[in-house]
Amino acid sequence: MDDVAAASGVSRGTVSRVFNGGHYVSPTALLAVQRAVAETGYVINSSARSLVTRRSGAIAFVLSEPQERLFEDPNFNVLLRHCSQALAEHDLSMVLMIAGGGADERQRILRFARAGHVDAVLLVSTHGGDPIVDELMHSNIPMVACGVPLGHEEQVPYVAADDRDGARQMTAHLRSLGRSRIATITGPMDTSGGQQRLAGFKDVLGRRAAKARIAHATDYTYRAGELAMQALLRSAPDLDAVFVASDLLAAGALASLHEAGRRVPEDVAVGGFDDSQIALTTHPRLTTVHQPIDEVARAMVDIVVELTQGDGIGPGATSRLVSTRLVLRESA
Amino acid sequence: MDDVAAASGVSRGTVSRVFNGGHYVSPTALLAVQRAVAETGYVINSSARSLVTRRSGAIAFVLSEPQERLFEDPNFNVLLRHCSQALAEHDLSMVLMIAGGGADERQRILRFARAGHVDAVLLVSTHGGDPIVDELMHSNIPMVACGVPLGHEEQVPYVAADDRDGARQMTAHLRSLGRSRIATITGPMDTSGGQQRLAGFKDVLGRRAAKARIAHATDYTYRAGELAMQALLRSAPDLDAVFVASDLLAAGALASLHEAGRRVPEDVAVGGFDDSQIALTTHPRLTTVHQPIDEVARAMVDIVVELTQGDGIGPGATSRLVSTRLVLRESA
DNA sequence: CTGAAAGCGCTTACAG
DNA sequence: CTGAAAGCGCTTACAG
Repeated sequence: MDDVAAASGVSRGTVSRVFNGGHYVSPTALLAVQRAVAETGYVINSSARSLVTRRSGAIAFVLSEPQERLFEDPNFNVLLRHCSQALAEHDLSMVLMIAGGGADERQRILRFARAGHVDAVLLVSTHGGDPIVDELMHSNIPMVACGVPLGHEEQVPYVAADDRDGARQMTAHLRSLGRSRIATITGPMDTSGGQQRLAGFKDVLGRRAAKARIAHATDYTYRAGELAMQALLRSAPDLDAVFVASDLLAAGALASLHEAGRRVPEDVAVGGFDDSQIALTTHPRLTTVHQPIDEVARAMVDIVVELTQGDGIGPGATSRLVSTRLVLRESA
Repeated sequence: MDDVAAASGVSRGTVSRVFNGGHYVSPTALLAVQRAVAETGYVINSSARSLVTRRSGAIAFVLSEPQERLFEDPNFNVLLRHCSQALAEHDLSMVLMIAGGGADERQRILRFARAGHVDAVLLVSTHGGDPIVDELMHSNIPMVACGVPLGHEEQVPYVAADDRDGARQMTAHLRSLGRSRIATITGPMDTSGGQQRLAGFKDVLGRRAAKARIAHATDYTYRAGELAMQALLRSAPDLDAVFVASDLLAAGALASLHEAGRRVPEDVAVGGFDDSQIALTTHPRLTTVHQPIDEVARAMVDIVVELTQGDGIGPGATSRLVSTRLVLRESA
């Protein structure tokens, strides 16, 4: 920076001002500095800057999920990419931290965040009771969750898709097809998605939501979808439709249905949830509920930006629910 | 840090030594400092440290791929996760940067890397001629590529799966099944994977690799697989086996085969490549070639660690090829 | 083994 | 609008 100052004939202070918005800098000085920067190929030292500004310009994307989900579920992928893009638009960088569930991994993340490496965290932890939420809260680092943080709805701002309404739309659709024995495969019940999608299902079916027609997948995996469908085929062999709480689970359910000789949608109509890539690669292709993950990502980043603006003693951000919508294809 | 020094009755220099390996520190001092750290809840300021050490402790994972691939191909996912884990084991953090192809996105990445935000980059850019490789090289930032960096094989160290041998194994397997009219769907030919997998195919089939039985997918997407299979069905309707250069492409090919009324594997044996999650969710499940992505990730991180050790004027790291192996399932 | 001190490269009131 | 100067919180020869 001294070189740039020398080359442009101004002080380091002025050079710094140019880099920080160019306020209180004369056009002449501005030009001289810009030229000098180009000539010298100067690049600012981020550590030195962070040391005084007390901001890193980085946001952590913390994925706290069991390994199965991480590797199988394409939703994380899509969310990750959209968040990365949204952050880039704010000139923020993303550091990715994955906690498979071990206490040591969580500790690493906490240490990292507390060391000031990041200004805030985008938290993706779908299962309730994850200790990392509390730990992060107590560390006083700004954060926003993706999906309702079960048990912390009031304390941690979040952005979630309207799972319940999406489930209602799908269930109503299945019923409008004339199906009367509609079953459901839920997600894990310790996730807000699992709970809300079942709630939406019940909203529509009311008392008719017979217990025998509800199967709980243990996790969001293809295999769990297969198993849940098999269970359903035993407990409610007369079912003529099934609402499955995720596309990946639905793909597994489709396999079990196929194996059992049931035709889709003729014998059994199948509805998924997510509108992920998977929905386009099943046979038949899945009728599903679209989650606007891009909107979720953008909203999360907006909140994080808001949270880190100012001196951190703000009123706290407000959570947001983004709407879902039905996507009709061949399975129902 | 002053607080810790005061609380433990030593100088800041000694406290610092404790944090940097504990060399030249008496047991008494060590204990006092550790106690003081626990009491005060002190966490080191990473910017201040980076400012003097000139290391950030972060590695960039740069994904330079067109959007389609990014969202569809699960291989990136798996690689990302394994790299994240391998870096964590070295106490390095990962910053994720995605360039969909725009020059502006590339500029952002370069600026970021040059600003010293990261010590090195893990580069994933499968298509040849990507300008980011050159740009990164000229910026003098240590890097290692995943897959052979076409056009830079000698200058950029890389870690790649043995695509060619994997393709050989698969092709030989199809032949051993008694198939005599073996076709192939290649990946894009501007990727080393696309080239090598075709080369392996030809290695085994020799002159019999009739041109009519080769179709090139334009990219690694489900849709491209469908289209390529349709083309093959027209140009070589008598085919009795097909080696597809990726599982995702193979899933698409399976759909076209199904639509055309060909049974798999009875009429047409299908072999994939990757051994990704997809291979387990197709019907029938895919016989494929396993790529040890975990090994690739670990090797990449090892190289990056080696590269950033010392003063950066080392001999440069050596590239590595990790072996692939056949995984037999129902499709062939 | 330890402390005092210089220095890493910036930003930001402060005074002009 | 601008410069001189203090200060951000560490590490690391240096001298002891």
